[in-house]
Amino acid sequence: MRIGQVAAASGATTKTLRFYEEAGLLPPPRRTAAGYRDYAPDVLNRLDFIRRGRAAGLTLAQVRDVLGVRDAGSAPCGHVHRLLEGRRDELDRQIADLQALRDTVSDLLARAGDADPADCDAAAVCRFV
Amino acid sequence: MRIGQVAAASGATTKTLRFYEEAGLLPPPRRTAAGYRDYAPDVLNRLDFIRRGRAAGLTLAQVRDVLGVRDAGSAPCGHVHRLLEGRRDELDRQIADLQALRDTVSDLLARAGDADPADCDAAAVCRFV
DNA sequence: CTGGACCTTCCAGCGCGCTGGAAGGTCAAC
DNA sequence: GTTGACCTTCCAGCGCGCTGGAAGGTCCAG
Repeated sequence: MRIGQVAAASGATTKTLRFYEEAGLLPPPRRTAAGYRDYAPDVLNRLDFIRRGRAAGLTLAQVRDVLGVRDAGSAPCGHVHRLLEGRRDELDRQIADLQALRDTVSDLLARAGDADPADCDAAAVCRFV
Repeated sequence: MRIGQVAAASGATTKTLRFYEEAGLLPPPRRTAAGYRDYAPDVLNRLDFIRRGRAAGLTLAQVRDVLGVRDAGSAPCGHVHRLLEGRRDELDRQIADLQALRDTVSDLLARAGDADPADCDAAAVCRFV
């Protein structure tokens, strides 16, 4: 398969495919006599895994590491399990942070609702914030 | 006040102060004969507003716009109120997105807990994801 | 034999908010 | 007069995941 076909079949762009190769997520494919990339259909599984990993919020570097474990011949299950646990904990932190920020903003708005704009002090720029 | 004093008093770095000036958040201060920046103490209020705006999750561009309204002589309350509402709504969306992702990751982990690693299909790289 | 779709490489840039470093000027203390 | 802290400008880079464009080669249809 040529790169355009892989792109169409996977939903990625040709740019992204070359970028993934450069970034170590895809092994360099065979080349045709003309120098065109010639992918085995197998690459679609790999791209789908990358897509799923990304959808689970893993970074490309993390996905690359998982692929590396698999390529080295091991089942990367343990590795993946730890990654996902880490990701879940990180998400919990991010959600808590955003929730706290949301509450802050909400408080500012509630106080702003009670306020008289004329009270605004130019030196402080805006008392709503 | 020289830039180092402003930095110490505000908690920003001198680099950040020059960057803020370049980005239009701080007006260019007077200069000493030697070309050193010579700030009025007033700049500390402005930096504090920037800090508060950032803490409320506003971007520098948004903070700059609010400062622009204030500098133009208007009370930016209405502007700020709309910004904060927008920010709150955006936070709601971000939180919902992260929560959905968190649930996805959590599901993956739950299913991984039940799975036998030996079932892992090398072609799909890892069935946990 | 020409046009257009496709492919190649290489280099640059996005957005965001800074941060780092080089090369040089200034000022006060010793 | 020399050290060292401070200041100046300018240019580059971070992390992340791509995206865009230039300049050129390849392949097939008409």
